[in-house]
Amino acid sequence: MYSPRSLMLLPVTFFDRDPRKVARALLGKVLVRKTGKTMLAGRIVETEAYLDGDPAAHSYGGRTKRNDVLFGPPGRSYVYFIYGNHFCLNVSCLPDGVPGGVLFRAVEPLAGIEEMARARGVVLQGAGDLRTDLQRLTSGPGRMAEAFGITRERDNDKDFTDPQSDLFIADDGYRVRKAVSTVRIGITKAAEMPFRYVIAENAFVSKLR
DNA sequence: GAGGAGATCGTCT
DNA sequence: GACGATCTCCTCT
Repeated sequence: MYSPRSLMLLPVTFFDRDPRKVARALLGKVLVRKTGKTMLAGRIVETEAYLDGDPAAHSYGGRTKRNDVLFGPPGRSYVYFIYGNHFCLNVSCLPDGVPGGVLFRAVEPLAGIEEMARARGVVLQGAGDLRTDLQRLTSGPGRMAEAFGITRERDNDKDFTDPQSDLFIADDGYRVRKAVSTVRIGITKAAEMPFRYVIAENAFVSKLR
């Protein structure tokens, strides 16, 4: 069972900088969702950066009702619906007025695993397939959003740096040994830019390349 | 185990 | 009216 000695909330300044730096720095941090009596927690193992002036970013076409959070203050949650099926979770970066964000692509489940499995409609198998099941639980933007019960209606524009928030990001002291950057996934514009960050040799990244 | 197509709907043109 | 920062299932090898 996951029992961290201490969870240090990340400050707003952590997010008030280049999304590439934020994306890299977020690796190894812990995404936490507090529900009624249980706590869902996952170690961030895969992120993608979306920059100001980035053709692949949702903010590229200008500020709209949908992408408004990306243009707002740093450290807020940006949730969008995609392909008629999935929600994806981001955090806004850069100062108020400047668009930028980081997409959470995968986490390693730490706490509330049964809750996550329920949210995903998955039945965890016995010892034999447990490892495989865990990997499928949160490895991918749509999967982890579903596991954490993220919806746009409920979770868009929440403050990740507010201790009162039921959705926040913390540092539990874990240190990443090796991080790698690769090209981003699932996009067509500016697809060649190496703004995807993963923890090297971690089994919970969404796709090995 | 790799590859392809369908699902399904909010958002912007 | 087109398309998308994805996932799952099905088929073929």
